[in-house]
Amino acid sequence: MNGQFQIAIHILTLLDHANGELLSSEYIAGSININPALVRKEIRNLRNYGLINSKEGKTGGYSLGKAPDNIVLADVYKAVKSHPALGQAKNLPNPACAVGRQINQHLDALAAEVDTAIISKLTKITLADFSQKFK
Amino acid sequence: MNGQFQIAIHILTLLDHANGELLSSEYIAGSININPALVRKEIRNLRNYGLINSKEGKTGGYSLGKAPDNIVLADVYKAVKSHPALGQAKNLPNPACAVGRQINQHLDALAAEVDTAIISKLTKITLADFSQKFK
DNA sequence: TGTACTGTAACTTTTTTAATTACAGATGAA
DNA sequence: TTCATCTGTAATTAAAAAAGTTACAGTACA
Repeated sequence: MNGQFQIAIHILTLLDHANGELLSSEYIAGSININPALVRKEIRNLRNYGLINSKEGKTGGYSLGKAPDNIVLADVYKAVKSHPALGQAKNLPNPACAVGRQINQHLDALAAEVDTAIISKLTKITLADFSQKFK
Repeated sequence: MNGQFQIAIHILTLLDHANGELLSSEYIAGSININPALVRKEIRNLRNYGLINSKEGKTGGYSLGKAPDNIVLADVYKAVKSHPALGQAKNLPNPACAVGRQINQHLDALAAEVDTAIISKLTKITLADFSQKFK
């Protein structure tokens, strides 16, 4: 996986600390040390999951979409996840081989089990729990 | 993460099915449908962890380094793992920001917890368990 | 001494991710 | 009204990572 999860958590933690006050993408980008456009792109996704509210215009900015003790880190994981955590092979195994013919289905099932374990773990941690460490 | 884990499991499953008979990198590559040199490269790593034996020379090839019910998938995961499953941000957060200053340490701790959960899950599954699905 | 393997390095290509730039649209204030 | 300051988004470029390729030395058996 890439650094999307970390970026997302960073954004959400900042928003929690802002206590409802709107933060701009530029401010957020300054804390993370990345490009503001990248922040907005990431936020677009998180907003689609209801985790962030945005306001346009001159006094616009971002705030949390839910109370921080109502957001679990699994929500964030699901929002940013594009591939199974175990990885994904890009080869096309040989169908003439007894193992090659069926392995992808078994590997996929295994990857799903692992993802379930991760989500189970991350369901027990709220954004409030995480964010509290900085207070 | 990438597809190394899948490749590794594929190799080990093939070796288990070979029942001690040596398989060549070319044969293995044929089943996975990748380059033989890539197979050898991956095997070099697995051999360092004692999971595979290799024999050089004309009648050379590969075999399992341990009994399949003595290999757990967590061994394989540890052998191929290069990054935490949650991913890793490459930015350097702003130390002038209360959140940015400490977030990496907390994110790292979180990533470690998740990895522990994965390993715990994969410790319960042996290569024999997995490989059996193909018999 | 030839053949068929492994071991490994160097290199190229492809894919993915991150960063950048640009600008339209929205909103509030002078 | 019109300017300033935001967000929203697309298009592009740059950088990094992964995968694939090629080549050849080293080893062991026949």
